[in-house]
Amino acid sequence: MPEKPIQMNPHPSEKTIARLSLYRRCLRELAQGGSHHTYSHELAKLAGVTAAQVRRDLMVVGYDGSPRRGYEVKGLYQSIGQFLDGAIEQKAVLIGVGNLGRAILAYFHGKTPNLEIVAAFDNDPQKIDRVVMSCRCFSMTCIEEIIARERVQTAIITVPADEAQRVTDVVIQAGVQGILNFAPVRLQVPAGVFVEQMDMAVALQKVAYFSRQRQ
Amino acid sequence: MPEKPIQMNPHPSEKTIARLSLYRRCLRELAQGGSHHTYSHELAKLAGVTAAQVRRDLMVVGYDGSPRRGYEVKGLYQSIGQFLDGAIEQKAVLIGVGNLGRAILAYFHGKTPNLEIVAAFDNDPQKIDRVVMSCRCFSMTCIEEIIARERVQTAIITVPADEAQRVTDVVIQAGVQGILNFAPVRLQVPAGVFVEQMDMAVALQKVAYFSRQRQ
DNA sequence: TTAACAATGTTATTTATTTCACAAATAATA
DNA sequence: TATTATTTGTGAAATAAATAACATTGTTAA
Repeated sequence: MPEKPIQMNPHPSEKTIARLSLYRRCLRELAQGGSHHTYSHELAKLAGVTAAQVRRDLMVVGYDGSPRRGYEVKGLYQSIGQFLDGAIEQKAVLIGVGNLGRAILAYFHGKTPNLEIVAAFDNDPQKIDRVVMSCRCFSMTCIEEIIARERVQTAIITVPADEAQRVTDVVIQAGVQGILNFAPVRLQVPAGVFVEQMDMAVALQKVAYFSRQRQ
Repeated sequence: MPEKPIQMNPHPSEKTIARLSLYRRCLRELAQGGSHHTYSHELAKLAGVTAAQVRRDLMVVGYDGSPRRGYEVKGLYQSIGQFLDGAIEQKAVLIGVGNLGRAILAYFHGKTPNLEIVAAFDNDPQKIDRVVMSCRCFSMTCIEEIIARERVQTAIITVPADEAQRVTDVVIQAGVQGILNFAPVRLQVPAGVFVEQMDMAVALQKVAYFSRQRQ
C-alpha cells in the first residue's frame, strides 16, 4: 500500500459521519455474532452501501485494515467509537415527554453509554419530578439551570411545532451546540449551532410518492 | 422567458421530492397567514434553502409563476399537492403500536387527507380491536388481509428491531410498495420496493458529533 | 407609451459525492 | 521459498447536486 501521509481529512461530510455510525452498529452485530474480522464488502452489504464507499469513509477514521485479512472487528469498532464519540462523555437532554419523547427515552436508555440523556423536561405536573422511562423528568423552568450545570451539549426537541422555536432559544441560550428536532418547523439558530431535522411528515410523503411511482 | 419544451423531468430526485413536500408546508403556513402570493426567495427563507434551489425544484411541478408577481400561493400549493399526491387517494398502515407508533398516529391523524393511515397492528391483546389515537388497531394476523382488501401501498414500521424484517416480508407479500422504517435495521426488500430509513440513533450520533466539533 | 425594474425559468458552471481502477501488501498454498 | 489470490488505501474519473448567471417577461411608474 502507498505510504500514508500524516494528514487527516479536516471536514468529514455529514453523510460520512452518518454512515460511520451505521458501520459501528453493523460491527457491533458482527461481534455479537462471533466474528473476529470482516471485509469492506461484508460491512458494505450489511450497511447497504458499496465496498468502495466503506473504504473511503474509513479513511477519516485512520484505522488500517490488513490486505487479505480485512478489518479486525473489535479494533475497528473501537476506532470508529473513538472518532465519533471523542474523549469526554457527552450529555443530552430531551424536551417534551409526549409519546414521541417517551419512545426516544426508552429507545436510548442504556444503549449509548458515551451519550447519555441526563434529563427530560415537560410542563405537565403529572410528569414533573417523576422518573419516565428511567429518566428523571423536570419542569421546563429548570431547563437553563440543568443544561448549564451538567454541561449538556445536545438537545432533543419533541414538543409541538408551536413551542419548538421558544424551546430552541432557551436551550441555545443555556449553551447547547446541537439540536435533534422532531417538530415540523425549520428552527432559526445562530451560526455554529448544528440542527438535524427529523421530519416524519416529509419522510412519509416521500415514501408515498415513490411507492406510487413504482407500481 | 424561453419557450417551454413539453417534456418533464422523468425522475425527480429524492431530495427534490422531500423539498417539495417542505415547500408545500411553508405555502400552507403562508396561506394561513393571509398571503396571496410569494417569491422564490421568500419560500427559500422559510424552507431554509436558496432561491435558486426553489426555482429549480419547482421546474418538475410545471407550475408557472409570474415575473415580478412571483407565485400565487394557493395555486402553487395545489400544484405541488397534485404532483406529490397523484390523482387517487393513498392509504397507509402502521405496524407496532408502542410509544412511537402512537406518536405517529397522533401526529398524522387528519393532517394528510390524501394519505390516510387506515389501520394499525399490534400483538398486544390490550390494544387489539381498540381505537388508538383515532385509529383502529388490529391483530398482526390480519395484516395481509387488510392490506390486500384496502389496497394499501405504504407501511410504517414501528416494531422492535428483531421483528422488523419479519413484518417487512409480510407487508410486501401483501402488496405494499413503500416502507417508512423506524427500526434500526437495514431491511432486505425486493427491487421495486422503496424504503425510507428513519434512523434516530444515527441522527443523534450525528448531532453529537457536530455539536462537539463546533464548540 | 415607453423605460426601468425585479422576478422567473433554464442553461452553464461549480462543488460535492460516489464509483472505478489499480499499485501495494499480505496471508495461504504449493 | 516463490507464487497466487485477494483485499486494502487512495488517486483519478464519473456522477449527482447545488449555485450562479442571465435572457426573458410581466408590472409599475414616469
